[in-house]
Amino acid sequence: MQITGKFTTAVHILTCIEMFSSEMRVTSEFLSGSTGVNPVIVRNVLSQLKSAGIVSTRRGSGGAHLARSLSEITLYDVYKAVDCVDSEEGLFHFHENPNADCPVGRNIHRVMDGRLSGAQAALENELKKTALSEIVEDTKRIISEE
Amino acid sequence: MQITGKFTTAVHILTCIEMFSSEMRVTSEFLSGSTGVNPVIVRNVLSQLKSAGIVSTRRGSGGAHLARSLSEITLYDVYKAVDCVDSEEGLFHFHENPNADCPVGRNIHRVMDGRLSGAQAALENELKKTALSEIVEDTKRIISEE
DNA sequence: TAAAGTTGTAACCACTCAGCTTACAACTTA
DNA sequence: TAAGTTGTAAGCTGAGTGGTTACAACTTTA
Repeated sequence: MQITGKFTTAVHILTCIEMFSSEMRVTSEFLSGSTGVNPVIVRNVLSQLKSAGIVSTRRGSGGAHLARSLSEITLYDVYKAVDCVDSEEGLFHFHENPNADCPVGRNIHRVMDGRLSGAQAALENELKKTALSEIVEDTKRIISEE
Repeated sequence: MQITGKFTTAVHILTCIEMFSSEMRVTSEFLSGSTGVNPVIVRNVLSQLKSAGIVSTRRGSGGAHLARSLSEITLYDVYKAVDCVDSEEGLFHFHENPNADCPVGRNIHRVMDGRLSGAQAALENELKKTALSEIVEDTKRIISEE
């Protein structure tokens, strides 16, 4: 089980937009080249980021731009934007047919629920701690040291 | 994306073993009845729990028993036992072909890695906080209040 | 106005994985 | 020996992920 690659791809894309969009047109084709991901997938990710108000894109003219500063975008915002985890279902899967005639079967779901939601929240809170501006800074530092 | 139902099923199973194994033989057939999960799946889960030293089972005689006290088993132990997340790969999927000719492409993986591992660790640490004995206590309390 | 380049999106395909099911050997107990 | 149980292999189905082709909608430039 893994969280969809669209998430790390989205972070990669946003980093590229920040680094390159002032100098050149950052198209889905260009982003495909950097990420190694199919351009249609890139466009789908961009579309989700656009719906979340993170980037802006335009038909025809092309080139993605940030809709707000990377310091105002956290890893969690990206995680939510690309729908890593279904909000209805949650991170942990419960089997749907426990036996209501069994005292354990009809109650265990409820007992586990709070704790598993807490674990999911711990994951998500950790993602909230990192702004994408930090990712870009780290990336720039590593590049300058190469 | 969801963490496999085998995890919540395993917790369900262990709760049943604790509650019923003193009075009756808790077979895969019985556990299938309570969880609603196919008996072969139950046996597979039991087999993984056995490998992790959490339960003991025997051919022929049948009936699963706890190999150690539930107060010594956390949700994390179960999560590891049923292999929810591949230890090699980690929780977050990275696309495998970033472009090494792009300064972002060849470094972004490394930049994200520490933070994403941290988020995964936050999830897992939260699971370590709950012993299965607490799950059983809560379940018993709810049953007594029904 | 026409041509070229780009995004948005639908449709289909391939691959993987989870869970279900059947089947049967190995084992224990009565 | 017979009945019941676990361990496990093999094959199936359905869902989900990502890749690909295709094309309409749109913008810009010649």
